[in-house]
Amino acid sequence: MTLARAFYDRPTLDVAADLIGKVLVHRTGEGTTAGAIVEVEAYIGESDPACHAAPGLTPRNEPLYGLPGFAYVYLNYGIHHLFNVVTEAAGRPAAVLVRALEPLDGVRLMRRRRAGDRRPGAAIPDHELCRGPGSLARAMGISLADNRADLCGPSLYVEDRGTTCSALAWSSRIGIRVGIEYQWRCYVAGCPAVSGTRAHGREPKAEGRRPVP
DNA sequence: GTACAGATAAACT
DNA sequence: GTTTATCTGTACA
Repeated sequence: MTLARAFYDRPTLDVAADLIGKVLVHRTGEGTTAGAIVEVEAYIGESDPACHAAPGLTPRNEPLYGLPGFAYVYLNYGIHHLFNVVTEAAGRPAAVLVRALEPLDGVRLMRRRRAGDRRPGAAIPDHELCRGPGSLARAMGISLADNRADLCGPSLYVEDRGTTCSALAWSSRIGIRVGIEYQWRCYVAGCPAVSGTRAHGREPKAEGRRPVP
């Protein structure tokens, strides 16, 4: 069942925690891909220096100020698309960055989209297809065209398949230079599809319970 | 284990 | 015109 707008119209940390275990689905002309969300980060308000809303309203970050339940997609480092879910009421800029999925449907299509990322012949394990926000967007076929997409619409949405997650962990967010004092990254502990652990050794030390802002 | 290229939009001077 | 940015794969020691 697709999550309703009310799901996103709540405190961002609540939405982040509740998104873990939900299933992100993208229907395109190429086919449908879907995966269970295993890692997210919260970006909350103009007072959060790592949030794109920190400089105030701009044409780029305008979706953050809009209605909850819409997509905020942007190009990072000129190369990677990053997919965010807008949360909280209009006028309150906040979002959840989806960082990693455990692939469920359309694994062949994901692998085809990722082909060329690596040397030809090197097979990508399932749990690496959507590990990391840039890889996730590529495997799911998410691009700037999906910016401002309504997640309560028919093609890009999050659904609840009734799966529950144990072992939720919180840590500092990855890849940012400011705002590292907030432990607003939420992930499934021990899940191989979660980014940050293996390749680059930048797993944040702090691992704890849900933070109280 | 660390270093670095890659390639672009948007904010800033 | 310049700088930066929610990153990833590859190349090295």
